[in-house]
Amino acid sequence: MQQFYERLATSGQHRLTPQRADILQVLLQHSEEHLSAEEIHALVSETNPGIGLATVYRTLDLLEQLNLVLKVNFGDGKSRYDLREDDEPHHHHHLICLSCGRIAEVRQDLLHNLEETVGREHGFTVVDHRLQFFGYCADCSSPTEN
Amino acid sequence: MQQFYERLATSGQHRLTPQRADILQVLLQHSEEHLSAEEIHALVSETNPGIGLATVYRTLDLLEQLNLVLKVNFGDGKSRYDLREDDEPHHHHHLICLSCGRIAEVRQDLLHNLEETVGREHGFTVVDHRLQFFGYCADCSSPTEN
DNA sequence: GTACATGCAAACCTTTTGCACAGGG
DNA sequence: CCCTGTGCAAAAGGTTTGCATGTAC
Repeated sequence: MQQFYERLATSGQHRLTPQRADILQVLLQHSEEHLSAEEIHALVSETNPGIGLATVYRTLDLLEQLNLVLKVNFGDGKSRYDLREDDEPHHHHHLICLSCGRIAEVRQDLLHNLEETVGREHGFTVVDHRLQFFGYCADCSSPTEN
Repeated sequence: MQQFYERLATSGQHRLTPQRADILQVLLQHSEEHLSAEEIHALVSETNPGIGLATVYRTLDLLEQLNLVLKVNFGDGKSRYDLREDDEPHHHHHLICLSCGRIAEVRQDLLHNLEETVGREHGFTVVDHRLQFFGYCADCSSPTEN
């Protein structure tokens, strides 16, 4: 939990500024929500009303470089950001409901073997993967079309 | 191969205009390349110099609605478009090289069972999925970090 | 005092939209 | 004729950048 703050504070030339701490806090508190930059900005503004959107973007870029955050794209025209657990380096799987737009997360790693297969068959060294399922969640189930 | 043209021509109120035919032709000729809208526009412009970028976007939207094209996002800030084989309705898997940026395609469907598992465990009706592997291709293999 | 951070505004890029015009059914 | 399609230009998002100011070390 504190790993994020520490990692930033001890990451060489970077500083753990109030703005960055606030952004990390928001990410921690909403780790299930796949927030967009603007949403993060709005939430941080509740605590720190003066913060600029550019700062949010710059911080998110930094966190992405430090591998503390994963940038995901669900095709809605904006990027979303997930905190990245240190002990669970990748394997983010998402269930995206085409009806209500809700995004659920699947935590298990379903793709161990697949990574190996793909690596072997294509001479490709897999570092990370991303898997998204599109469909209809329990609340919205049974699609009209298909 | 001709299925695309037919599908457009016979799809109710839509017309197979020269512009649309040109765009389809470019997509067919570059079906392995994951072109962006602008790239498609540039290629079509070689044949049809007057075509507008907006027409390309509108055509791609239409093709997406007709399920002839799949819109993919690799996180580089622009959408890319894949022709979608009729007999292979979804299951597009990509190997994205973090070094040279090349994008290879995996054709097999690796996720049949996974779809079922996820559906059962999360009450989620899977309609489509998208899987991306990030890593280093044969030419660029052995990453520096990690 | 030097290097990193911030806020603001402007710039940028991709994508969408409005509108007048063209053309097929 | 009416409805769909097109080109152009403008608008609309989301994201990045330049610059002057601020602030750690």
